[in-house]
Amino acid sequence: MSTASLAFSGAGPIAAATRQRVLDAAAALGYSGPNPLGRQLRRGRSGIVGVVVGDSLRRSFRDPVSVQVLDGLVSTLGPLDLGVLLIPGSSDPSGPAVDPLLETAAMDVAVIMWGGTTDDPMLGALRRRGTPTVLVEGQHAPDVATVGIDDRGGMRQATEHLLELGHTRIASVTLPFDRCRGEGLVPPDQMDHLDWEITRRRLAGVTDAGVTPVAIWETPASLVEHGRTAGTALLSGPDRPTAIACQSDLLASGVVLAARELGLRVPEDVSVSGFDGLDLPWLAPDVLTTVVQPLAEKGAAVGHAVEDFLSGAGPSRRELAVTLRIGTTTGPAPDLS
Amino acid sequence: MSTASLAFSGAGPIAAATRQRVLDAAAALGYSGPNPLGRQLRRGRSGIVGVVVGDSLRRSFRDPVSVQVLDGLVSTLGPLDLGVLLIPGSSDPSGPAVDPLLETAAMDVAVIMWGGTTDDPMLGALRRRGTPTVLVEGQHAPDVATVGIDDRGGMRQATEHLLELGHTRIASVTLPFDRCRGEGLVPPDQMDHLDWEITRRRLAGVTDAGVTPVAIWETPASLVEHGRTAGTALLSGPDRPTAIACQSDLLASGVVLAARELGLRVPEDVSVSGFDGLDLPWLAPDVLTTVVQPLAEKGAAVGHAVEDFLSGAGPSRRELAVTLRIGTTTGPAPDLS
DNA sequence: ACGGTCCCTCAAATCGATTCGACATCACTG
DNA sequence: CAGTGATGTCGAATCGATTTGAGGGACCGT
Repeated sequence: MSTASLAFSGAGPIAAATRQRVLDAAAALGYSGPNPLGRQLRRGRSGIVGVVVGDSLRRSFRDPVSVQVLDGLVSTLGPLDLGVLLIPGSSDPSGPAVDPLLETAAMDVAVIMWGGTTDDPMLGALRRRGTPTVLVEGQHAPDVATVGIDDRGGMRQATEHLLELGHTRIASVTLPFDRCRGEGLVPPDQMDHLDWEITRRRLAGVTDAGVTPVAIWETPASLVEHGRTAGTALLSGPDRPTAIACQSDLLASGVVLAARELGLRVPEDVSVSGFDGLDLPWLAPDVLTTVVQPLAEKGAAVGHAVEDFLSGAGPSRRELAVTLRIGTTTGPAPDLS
Repeated sequence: MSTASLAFSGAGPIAAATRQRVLDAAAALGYSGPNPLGRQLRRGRSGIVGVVVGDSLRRSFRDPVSVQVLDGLVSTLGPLDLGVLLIPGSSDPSGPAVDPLLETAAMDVAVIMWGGTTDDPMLGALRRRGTPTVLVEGQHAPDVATVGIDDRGGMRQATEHLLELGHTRIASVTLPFDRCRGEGLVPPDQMDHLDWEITRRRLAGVTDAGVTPVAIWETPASLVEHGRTAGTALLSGPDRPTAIACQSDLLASGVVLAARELGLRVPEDVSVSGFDGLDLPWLAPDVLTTVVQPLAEKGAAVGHAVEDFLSGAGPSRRELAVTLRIGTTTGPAPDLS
């Protein structure tokens, strides 16, 4: 048995001839290699990384950001002989707070892709199980690894760009504030309930630039349609903003579409900026002004954080840089006089 | 130990009080439930379904069809306590033919989402391992379960719709013919190398309607940009077709965009039909004429096929019905005289 | 012929849970 | 009080691979 084991795993001294003999015998007996279950139990490792994708799959895979990060992650994990187990996030508020897979599935490391809020029950479940966890775009904690980007600095750059163009009436369209995922204008007192780290940071960037938004509109998800709703609402009232800084490209493109539908010219009447740096062919010929984040590298960074855990290192913390890409959707502020 | 096992699994007679006592003791000792690896080995089941998504993730998740089917699948598998392991398809022809995960990962059942060709090396690997396999949109074989739709009948309906509108010069834009994924006009002699089952069936539907396409254009993947390339090529030459039957909605919408760019009116100058029944907001105000397939149910059907295998039943075979949805992208053939 | 390498064989422990049978309790019931 | 269930305890086998250590040939050079 030892020899057979060596023949398959290749670890240890074994002559090529013997190896072949074992392999032949295995084929003759219909043995197709070591049973992964036994191997995993013995090794104490499953070779599986559980990845919590936000929400229902359909919703989160419609977001190119998640998909591209996931792609980068899988590419990094593949060579390490690690597989990705898909774990749906808490989609149904009436159901259990965390997916049963998170409680029972075999995984060496867990990744929460869409940061989540501070008191996320998923984090609690993972802590209880003692599963090392990588948090993407979440709040740092001593026992979890985090991967993020310079959300705050990026948003600050975008806002400063708008300031330089002379805009003073700047509104903001944001990602969800908390797990309730509301939609609509945010009253000032709700700013305290800003649980979602990514939203908080990107909003802080606006403030950093010295801007107090004339309106803040929360959306329940980063989707074009929610951007359109936001844009329609913000742009059809009186005293409309001359610039709208959005927290994602999909939201921004929805706002652009809404503006066009209202007969407003972009950027002559209203400037729009996004965040993420996606290619948005359907906005053609316009090119969105946006903060570009390195999505594939973000996925790779998550992969490296996983690798750190598996090699026994403690939780790591990574932050990637972003760059402002100026497109055609921002321009000088209109003369309001 | 037996009692503890019963306390956690709940299978077998155990008094509520004892159960609680066990749970409390477990909490006190820092034992967080049965180790999934031991459990799986004993049970002989991993509770994992390996899903091969075509190609690189980024490419296949840009296809809403895959995403929606996957979503339906995950929804069905969740209640059965099964998880989905993502397995990248063979993306790099120079690399290994099949992903190592397919050879070594623990899985009770495998699903190949994007049918594949007859001689797919992945099928061979799975057979060797004795892993029950569900093939989506693939060719039926005695030892695999298949889930498909009435591709042939659907395409026939779409084609007959074009015939009724008076079209005689009908071209077709197709999915890949084989694993080489060529792009361009298909010469007649290449029709023999039509390995991809889904492409073959949809093309057969056109023939069933009694139509011989004036041109057949193969695309390397179901993406808008490939549809645009195809549309540009087919519509800019002389003797352009008056109708183009596409094998997917993304391809069709690319063709529509190409037509618009060439200054052709849809459907007055050229009619375009698709396949899948997606919502394509960026074609607005047009609505694509297309063959609607039930994507979520398709995912559920895959889930049931998996369930069949796990309950000991043999490979099953399911085919779902499709319906023709007439939109605004098809109309009467132009008068060519 | 002898010491020394290599490589192979064999037996046994281990990973952690599930499950089975035998047996011990205990509370009821007739 | 004996009989009957329901439930808990204990020991042992099992799932399948990995790994270690002891020992045995085969072959090398001297």
